[in-house]
Amino acid sequence: MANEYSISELAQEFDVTTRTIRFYESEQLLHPRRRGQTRIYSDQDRVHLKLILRGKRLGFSLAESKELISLYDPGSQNIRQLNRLLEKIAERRKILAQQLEDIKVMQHELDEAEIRCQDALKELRIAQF
Amino acid sequence: MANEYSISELAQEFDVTTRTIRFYESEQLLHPRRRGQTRIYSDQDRVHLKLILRGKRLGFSLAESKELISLYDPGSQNIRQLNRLLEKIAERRKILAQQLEDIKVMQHELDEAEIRCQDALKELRIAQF
DNA sequence: CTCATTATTGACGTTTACGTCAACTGAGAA
DNA sequence: TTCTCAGTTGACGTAAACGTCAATAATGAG
Repeated sequence: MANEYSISELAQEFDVTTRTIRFYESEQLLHPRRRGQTRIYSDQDRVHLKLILRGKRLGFSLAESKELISLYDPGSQNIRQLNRLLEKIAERRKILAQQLEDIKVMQHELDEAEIRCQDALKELRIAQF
Repeated sequence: MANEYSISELAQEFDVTTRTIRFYESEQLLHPRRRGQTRIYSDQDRVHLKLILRGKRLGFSLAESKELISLYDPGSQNIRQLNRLLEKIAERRKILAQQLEDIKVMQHELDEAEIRCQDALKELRIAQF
């Protein structure tokens, strides 16, 4: 453990540009330490980047992914903040549940779309004679 | 069946602005007919809007939702186009599968985040004495 | 007829999430 | 030392997805 990564290593691994990674830092989603002025990324930074990108795949904004990261690191918070975190977790769950539902519906629709497509193809083949 | 809707009716029902609906039309995602210059939406238009918004909740771009609509209406296509549709359907399935996976992982992470949060709260309560 | 309501078409503004230079700075190879 | 490379900081550009007027038209109520 306790690995270190350069910005381009992370960029390669997750298939994003270094510009993107620096942008996330400017937006306070990442906080790499520095060696001189060069950024050094830890395993935790790497996990955070993973969270951001998973969020992206689900259509979350960077602001939302930032929240997700804060959920991930409760750290030393006060009671008020911890209760706020619990609320946010509940909100996230709702959104995920809706997305899950949306995905299922869409999968069904794809099934039907495929059938209609196959049927249309059959029709065309028959009409050929 | 064969219902008609005004732009504001749809806007209300789906909680979007009329501007948004007109924008979708300008982007060729909706094709309402006109009575004079006023837009009249059919049940099919309504379904298309539903598809767009479901796509949005899953982070799809409007261009992607436009594809989704074309999947929905195979219409009178030629064999080449139908096969292209089948490819698109397969691509969509892959993306949905990835999203499903992402959601599951995230749900797990939320479970753990909640536990950490509860634990931190317990600590604080104990420390009060 | 007049007014309020709902609609329309531009046109420009805005936010998000980066892309794309440009100019500069070490660090190591030849 | 010179060159190359990866990295850095601005600064400006851009595409997507609308928001926000402004000016105008049609339509039903009183």
